[in-house]
Amino acid sequence: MDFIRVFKTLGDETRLRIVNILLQGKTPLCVCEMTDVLELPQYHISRHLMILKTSGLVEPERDGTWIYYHISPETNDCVNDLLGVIQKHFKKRFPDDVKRLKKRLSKREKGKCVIGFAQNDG
Amino acid sequence: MDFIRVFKTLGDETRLRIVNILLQGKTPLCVCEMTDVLELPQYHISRHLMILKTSGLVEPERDGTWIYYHISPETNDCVNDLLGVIQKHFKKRFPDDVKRLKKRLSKREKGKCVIGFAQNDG
DNA sequence: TCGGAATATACACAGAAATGCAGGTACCGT
DNA sequence: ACGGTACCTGCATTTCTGTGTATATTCCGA
Repeated sequence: MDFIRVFKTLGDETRLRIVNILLQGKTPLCVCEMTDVLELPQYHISRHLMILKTSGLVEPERDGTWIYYHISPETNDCVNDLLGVIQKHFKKRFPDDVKRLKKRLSKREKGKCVIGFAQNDG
Repeated sequence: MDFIRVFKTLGDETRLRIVNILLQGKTPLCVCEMTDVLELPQYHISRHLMILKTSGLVEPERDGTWIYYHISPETNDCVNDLLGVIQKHFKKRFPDDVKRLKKRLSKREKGKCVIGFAQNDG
């Protein structure tokens, strides 16, 4: 595990927000959910997810057309502690994200995303 | 305090090593001491110290010709926790730095640096 | 097998950041 | 006032990073 790479990876607002909602939501999220929650273009999310994946921070899991990302389990103590800091402090740092996250998750059926993006209004 | 800036700042090996020896040494360090401990050009250290200072992570304190840098006291909870993680995990990450740090600090007189750089051999 | 939905990526470009060099500033002792 | 020591910084160069557009890939259902 390359720690410098981890810090570098977390030194970007989009990626911090992604990690934050993954930690706060306590459930894997698909790309369209993150796209809606963070209100950013899909390609933008995808790209940053790739960077997070390369750094070993998240892992994808395919479920049909959807791909759910979750925080990599059991990386190592240092990264776990780092993520702990983010989980502890960033909830109130991006409150709107957390709000939209809850709203979006409430639209799941049987714990799965059943809609695409740009449909979380109303 | 700009957290993204803090992560970005820590996403560099030189700066992580600087922060690490400041934390491990538990004492402010002057530039020539850091230069010797990290075995890098002096201008390289100075430049990264400037970046650390801009991010609010360290503060300088002049003592004659020498300038001692220390971790900024009481920044905020989040940064403190982050630094805690570094202090806890990076000691064994850069063991040679810690070794050279102890050696260099042992050459102080009355708690102050009394030599320049590139003289820590022997 | 064909269309559509979800996700990923190649390319081009602009801005940021790291580096080496050289020279500059600040302070001290004499 | 002057020389030496510790430290800082402007400049040019290179490399890295983020972004937008457009397109490609993968999967599903009919």
